Parts: sequence; C-alpha cells; structure tokens
Amino acid sequence: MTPSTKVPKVPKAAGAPSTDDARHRLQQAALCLFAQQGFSKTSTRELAEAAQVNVAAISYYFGDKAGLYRAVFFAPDGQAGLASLAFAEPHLTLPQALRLFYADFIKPLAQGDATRLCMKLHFREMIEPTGLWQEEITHGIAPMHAALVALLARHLAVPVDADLQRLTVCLTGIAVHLHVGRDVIDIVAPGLTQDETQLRHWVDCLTRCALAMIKAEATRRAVLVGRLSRPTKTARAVQ
Amino acid sequence: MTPSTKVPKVPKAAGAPSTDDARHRLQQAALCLFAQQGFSKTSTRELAEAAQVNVAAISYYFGDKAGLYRAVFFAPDGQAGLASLAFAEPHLTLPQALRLFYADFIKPLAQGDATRLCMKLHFREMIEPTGLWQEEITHGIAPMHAALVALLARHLAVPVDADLQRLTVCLTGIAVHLHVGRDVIDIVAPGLTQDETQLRHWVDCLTRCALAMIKAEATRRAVLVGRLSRPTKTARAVQ
DNA sequence: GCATGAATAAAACAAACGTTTGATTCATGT
DNA sequence: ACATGAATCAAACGTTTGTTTTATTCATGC
Repeated sequence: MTPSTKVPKVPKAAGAPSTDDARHRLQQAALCLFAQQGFSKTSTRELAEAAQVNVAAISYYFGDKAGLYRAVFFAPDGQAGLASLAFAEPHLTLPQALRLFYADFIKPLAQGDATRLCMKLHFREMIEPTGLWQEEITHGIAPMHAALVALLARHLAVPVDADLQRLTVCLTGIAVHLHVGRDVIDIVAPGLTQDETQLRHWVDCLTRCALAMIKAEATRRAVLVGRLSRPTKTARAVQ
Repeated sequence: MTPSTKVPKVPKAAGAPSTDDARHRLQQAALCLFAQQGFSKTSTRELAEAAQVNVAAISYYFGDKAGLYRAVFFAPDGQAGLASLAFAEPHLTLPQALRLFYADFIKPLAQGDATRLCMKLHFREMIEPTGLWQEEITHGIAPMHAALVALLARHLAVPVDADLQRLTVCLTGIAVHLHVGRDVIDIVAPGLTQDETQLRHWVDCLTRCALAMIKAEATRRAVLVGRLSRPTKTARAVQ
C-alpha cells in the first residue's frame, strides 16, 4: 500500500541482462500473476515461488511489493505497443488511420504475447486503481483520446464538441471492450478470439464499425446544418 | 476464499424489514465498499465500521465475508434493472429495440442510483473473478447476447455467423465501456456523464452508432451476395 | 589465501486479516 | 418474576500478510 520510500538495490547496470536472472524472472512471474489475479490477491510468497526465487529477493531488487508492481507496470516491453500514436499521422486517409489504430489495439491480443498481459494489467488498473492509473491516463490514454478527437474533427471538418467526444468514446469503446471483456466474449461467442485469422477479422470489423459510426455522424451534422440541402462535401469526404 | 459451508442465522423471516436493520445496513455498506474497492481490498472491520455494526455481525448474518459478498451480488435491487430483455419483443422496430436496450444500460449510470453500484460490482467480477461471475455470465449476459444476436439476424434476415457475433460484441461494447471506463471518460472528456440530460444524449449517441453499424453490415452483406446489384431490401429494411 | 560485496536462503518479525468466542443486553412469552 | 433466544459487544483466536534480519554461498580482485 504505502509507496516505497526506501532505495532498493539496483544492480541492473552490470553486464548480465540474462533472461535467467532472478530479477528478470521475478518481473516475468509478477506480470503473469498481477495480470491474472490483481495486486492485492497476489502474495509475495506466491510471486517468489512462481519465479523460483526467495521471498527476500522482492525487497532486495524492488524495495517492496509495490515497487515490483510499478516496475512491471511501467516495463518497456508493454509500453512499446501501447502508446502508439502512429494513426494520427496527417497524411493517412481516415480508413487507413482507423485500421492502424485498431490493429495496434488488437495486436497484443495474440496468444503468447507478453504485451497482452501488460495490457490486461493496465486495464485492471481501471477498476482496481493502485495510484499508477492516474499517471497512465494522463500520459497514455488522454493523449490517445485527444489525438483521436482531433483526427475526427479534421476529417469531418467540424469543431470539437460533446457529440464528437461521445463518438470518440464509442470508437475506443469497441476496442477496449475486446480486451476487458475478452474472457466473457470467449464464453458467449466462442472461437472469436482464437487465432490470428480471427484477430484480422476483428480489425476489419472494428474498422468497418468505426467508419459507419463516423459516416453517420457526418451525415447527421450535414442534415442539422442545412435542413433541406443534401449532405455533400463533409459527408462524402469520409467515405 | 473458502466457500462458506457453515449455516448463517437467517432471521430475515421476522416482520422487521426495517431499513435501519443491522443486516440491511451491512448490505448497503458492503455494496458501496465492494463496488468501490473490490472484495479483497475491503476488510471486515472496515465493513463493520461503515455499517456501524460489530464485526461479528458479518458471520452472524451471512456466515462469512464471502457470504455477505454473495448476498450483495445477488441482491434483488440490482438484478431488477440488469437482465431486462424487453428489447427482444418482436413487435418493436429496430430503432425502438436498440433505444430500449441502451436506455436500460444507461439508466443505472444516474448518480445516487444503487443499481449503478451493483452494476459496477458485476463488471468488477469481469476482471477480478470470485467465482460468481460464471453464474452471472450464463444467467445474465449470455441470454442477453443471444437475444441481441437473434434480434439482428431477424431484422437483417441473415443467418447467425461469426460476423454477426462480432457486430453484436461491438454493439454491447459501446455500452459496457461506458460503465467500465466511466472514471476514465470523466477525465479524458469531462462533463459527459454528469446529469440526466447528458445521459439522454448518450442513449441517442449509442442508438445512432448502433444503427449505423448495423446498416453498414446490411449493405456489406448485400454487396457480397450480389456483387453488382444495388443493396435493396435488407439494406433499406433497417433504416 | 583472503578480503570484498553481491546474491541467495531460512527464519523471524510486527501488523492486519477473517473468524470465533464468551459475555452482556434487551425485548418477549409465560 | 423468570426463562428464552435473538442481537450486540469487546476481546482474542490462529493464520496470512509484507517485510526484515541474519547467515551463508560464491565469484572476483588483490
């Protein structure tokens, strides 16, 4: 609970980045266990046993349990595929940008990917906040949301308002829901998240859904502006 | 952790359903605390203090902490607004059905509603399963998903396949995301979930998005069937 | 050969946990 | 007046928690 003020030993500098390192093994085990059962339900002894490491190694390398959690949470492995803002590149068309956005979101869903566990860990923070979540929002989520809003405002050629914000939430919602509710989806509709072929189908589906929602919003706004004039420029621009 | 095998006292039968009952106060406090901080992070002493009740009252009324959790989780208060399958009524049009579906989903988001806490509790089980989640899926979520799939298959006049399942997941995703990620949404896009007016806007937004996605799927299928023939009956049927 | 320091191991630590005990209060029926 | 049983209470139970202590191992530099 208490943020660790003590200074843990940081022997990482030495030339031994071996994957069999006790420190590294602890991080791996912690990623799995924290992602699967959360912070409070994972005991230090369970972590040590899973990593085949003595209990004292946790405080030795990371100061305390929270330090280990922090290290795993902000590990560069997961961060890499997480905050990709490549979709915001201005030279992309709207379908291209959306496909890129959802592909980055779907990618870590592939089995065996360590990024998937890291993503699950991040989404867990949404419901069971340990304090790191606030930082994750401001540095990871908020910029992504803002970039998506800007993307829509640009392609729709409309100012940013509440309806655009809501639309953006819907666009991210269909992607986030795939991660958060994956276990549920696997039950109510089995076989939809198995192999890579299915994941590609998901990217297609999400992209199509997103384009449909955006297009509908465009026509709606066009109708609102000039009640009787047929939707023309902005509406057709997003096709 | 261990499922309680002991038999708790059940003095509920007596004619004292007072809201000031110690048992009822415990349930209220448990709903708040469990929903806000989860099962494992909520201690029995914290529960007792919040309910202004002695610690022993938990095991006295509910057997153990897990029993209290179970009682709150399956409390009739929350169940009422949760499993409404009214949207599946065959006489409804597609827009009517969708609006009903999302209105039921959005309703408990209103502040001060106890159902909102209960819903948060249910969604928390999605990420931090305590065992009750499986039952919730089979009895609450799976039927709702199946009903939605059937609704789409009926209005689109197409058989149930993977694409329809994915579309359904997207339709529920935009609604679920509003609950699960509410705290995040309040930060990245403030003021979107405040009052009832905003909630009505959300129902509008979700319904519009859903219709757009369904319509897009209809036209896509029409194009797939007859490559060159213009999308006609099924596509226009969902307008 | 020996000192050095990082790394690991077993044991112990205090605190918090869920739960139970035993006593006490209090309204009720006889 | 007295017995009964539900309801509440403070205290203590045994366990598990996260963390620390102490000792030992082992490779390295001199």
